[in-house]
Amino acid sequence: MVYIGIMETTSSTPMSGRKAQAARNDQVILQAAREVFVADPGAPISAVAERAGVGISALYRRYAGKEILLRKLCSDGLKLYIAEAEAALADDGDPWTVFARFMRRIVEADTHSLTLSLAGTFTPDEDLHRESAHAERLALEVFERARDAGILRPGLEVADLSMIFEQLASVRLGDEERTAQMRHRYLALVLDSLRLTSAGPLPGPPPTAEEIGRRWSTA
Amino acid sequence: MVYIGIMETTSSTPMSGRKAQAARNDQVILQAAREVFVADPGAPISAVAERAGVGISALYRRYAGKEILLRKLCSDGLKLYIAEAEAALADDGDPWTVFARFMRRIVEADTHSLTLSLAGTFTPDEDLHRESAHAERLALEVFERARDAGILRPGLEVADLSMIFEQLASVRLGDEERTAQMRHRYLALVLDSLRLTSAGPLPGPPPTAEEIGRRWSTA
DNA sequence: CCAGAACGGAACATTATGTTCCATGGTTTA
DNA sequence: TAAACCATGGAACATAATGTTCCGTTCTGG
Repeated sequence: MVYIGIMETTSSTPMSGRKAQAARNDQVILQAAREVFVADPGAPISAVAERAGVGISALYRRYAGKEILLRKLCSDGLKLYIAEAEAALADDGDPWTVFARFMRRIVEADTHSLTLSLAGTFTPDEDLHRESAHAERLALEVFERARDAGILRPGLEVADLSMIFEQLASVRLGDEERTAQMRHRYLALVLDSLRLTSAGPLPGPPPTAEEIGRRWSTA
Repeated sequence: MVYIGIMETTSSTPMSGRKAQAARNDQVILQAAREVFVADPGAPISAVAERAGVGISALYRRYAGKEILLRKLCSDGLKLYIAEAEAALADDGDPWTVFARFMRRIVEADTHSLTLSLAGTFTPDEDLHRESAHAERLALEVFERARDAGILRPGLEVADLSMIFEQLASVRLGDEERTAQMRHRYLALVLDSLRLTSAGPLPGPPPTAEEIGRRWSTA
């Protein structure tokens, strides 16, 4: 293919200029990477470039290697998770509404698709560990607030939420929109169950934070 | 490693004889294959041989190639599913008990780990299609019997069961036993929700058989 | 004791994929 | 306008992974 500068006509940011294009590529590449790796965690890096409509070198100029890119994606996911948790904590409306919305937002953000499928495929960063710990802390707060409000089924633990998010992330049917639809369907199902304050406790010991975290050690 | 005949001392089947050992290997290999591919659908065939404690040629003597082996595993899974469905249909005890047990058995049999993770990685057989259709038919009967008994939440469809099985199959934590424990935990959660006969309908159109089946077309 | 079945595992062929490299051609500044 | 600069595209390369074949070895049955 011949090298052709992309002539943008739409623009909130200045349309041309090499820097503008580069900045746009920053976004395009990350978006493509997310889509590609969510669909197939083992996808080759060239697939990301194709999806983004750029050459491979555009990728390597930004990220020194595949692992760096994966770390970046995970980090972004955690940041998103943290933001949603903080939003939930800042909201002092009806406890159940706040809790349910938090769950819905996380499912929509699809943070756990990467988290789950990428676990063990690369060595976590120091920053990643910090962010992960932070996310855990906030999630615990969100959970405890709901529990203390007495709106949750007895026996539930924070770690259960992680497992539920991962299960919902495993739902993948057709295009992105259809997938989102299906996930909402099963989230609704689970939420009704989480709400059963008079139900008996769940069988088996809940997952521990250690069990959940261990999967990140490079196999 | 030097070739050393395995001297079995325990035996329900005659302990020695090349044929006896071969028959035993038939089982060992299938078992190993199931374990390996459930843990990692993309695992190399050599990993199966190692796990089984046999050489590669023992594998190739039985299955002409990887795909044949995968087909065999899927077929076995479907047979298991069919057997459980038939057992449920033959049981005319309390409808909810029968239904819940069916769900539990399928989760325990872990049929959907393979089904899910292998979808699209090989071209389905003619026999596979037949068995799959049969399984679907029986599952529908099991489902309808439960629904007609009025014990299911309104709006549910058979296809929802498949999706739920797949979600539960995505739960994987530590060793096999711990994983089974966790799956029971979340199955219990979901079952409570499926039982909510007075709950509102679930959001979004349910998955169609076509949507679920399409994932088998070799990508 | 021999023919043949079953096996172990090295060797091979092929593919997949991460990474490097360089010519190309916009962009910008002097 | 001209030259330096820099992001880019994509071919080329190195390598690792893995499905499959092949051959010498070992054991059983007759």
